[in-house]
Amino acid sequence: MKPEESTGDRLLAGAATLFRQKGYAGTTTRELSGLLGLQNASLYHHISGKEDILFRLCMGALEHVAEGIDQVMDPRLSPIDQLRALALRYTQIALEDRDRHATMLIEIRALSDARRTEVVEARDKNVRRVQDVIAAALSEGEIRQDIDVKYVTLALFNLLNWSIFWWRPDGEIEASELAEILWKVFADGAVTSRT
Amino acid sequence: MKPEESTGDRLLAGAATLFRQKGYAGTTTRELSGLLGLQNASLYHHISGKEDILFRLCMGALEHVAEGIDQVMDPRLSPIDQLRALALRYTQIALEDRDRHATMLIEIRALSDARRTEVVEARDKNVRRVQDVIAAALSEGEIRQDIDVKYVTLALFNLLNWSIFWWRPDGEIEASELAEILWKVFADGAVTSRT
DNA sequence: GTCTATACACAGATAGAC
DNA sequence: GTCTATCTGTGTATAGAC
Repeated sequence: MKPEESTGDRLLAGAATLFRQKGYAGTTTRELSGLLGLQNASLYHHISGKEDILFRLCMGALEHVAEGIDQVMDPRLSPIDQLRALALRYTQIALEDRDRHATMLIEIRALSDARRTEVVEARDKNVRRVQDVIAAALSEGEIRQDIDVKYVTLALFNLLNWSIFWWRPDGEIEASELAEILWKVFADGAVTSRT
Repeated sequence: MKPEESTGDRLLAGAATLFRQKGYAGTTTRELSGLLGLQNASLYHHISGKEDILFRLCMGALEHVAEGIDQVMDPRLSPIDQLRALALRYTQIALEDRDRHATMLIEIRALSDARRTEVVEARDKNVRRVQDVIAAALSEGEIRQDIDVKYVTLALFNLLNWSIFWWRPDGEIEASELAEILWKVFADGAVTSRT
């Protein structure tokens, strides 16, 4: 049922795979064109330059996350239940889109100032939406108050983001299972006795 | 009191900074020699090639961690207290040595097969020592038993490793403070009501 | 241990035909 | 939309003098 993928889409998907595996600077446009079965020059019909690919990948990954957040934000839920739904969905999106997502997280530094600023803003927008939900849950007494909201948020993203670098789609654990595990640790911790 | 740093040491420290900021492939040997006030060719008196720098940085970072683990492992402590000491020390070492540590975590992929294998083994050795302590704490009932030890360990490293990419030495929070926060979240979770 | 000079492979990108 | 051919800058690395 999947429609024929355009060359432009295959280009971005191929680039995401290569960029995650070998890094942006470590990937040559010739490797990319080779993967697509094209000549190097043919790439430039679809893109304006190598950096253009990276920029589109980053923005695409972040829009994908933003859509996921939209879908899962249910105002009928309590803040803490919203947060749980958000964390699970974010983990799953990040893992299933790991080529783009890992590239976005790591290779932002390779973008020009103007483009990097744009990507960072889009990323921070997503983070802020999560932080707002955490703040709402905190004001209802559902989140511990001895840690600044900012660091609660960062701890959550720590927990979720790093998984992208070791989780594999053909590994022993499904994305949804891992999402549940990470949420459990974030919510309740791993130690039984309170320390 | 710090002894005069040899050119070889300055080379490695400078490379770590550049590699973290711009990536391994994105850093040129000319930038490095420029930073040191040397000609490009002069580097090759100290190293056999660019990849040699990366390899030494990775191994150095991991040895540094291993020494930290040695220092903090006190057999008189209970497993859960050992784990706490371990987590705090690991966080602090990783943050204070973030140039080398971030490079090691991200740029392993750029090493040749043989060297990458060696680095991965050294890294896994450190991880295994932590996992062994978690397993010991678990068998004393101090760690929750509904998550496989393997994933408890990975969750801990998720939490600690990702901090390297946003924490800054001149920021608003000290490494030791952040270490405490992350341990709190790992140990007790961030949610007050049990979910 | 650092220098000058240079080799040479390969990168990203463009021109213009088909 | 893809091709062949090619430009030009820059990368890592070496040779050999000082």
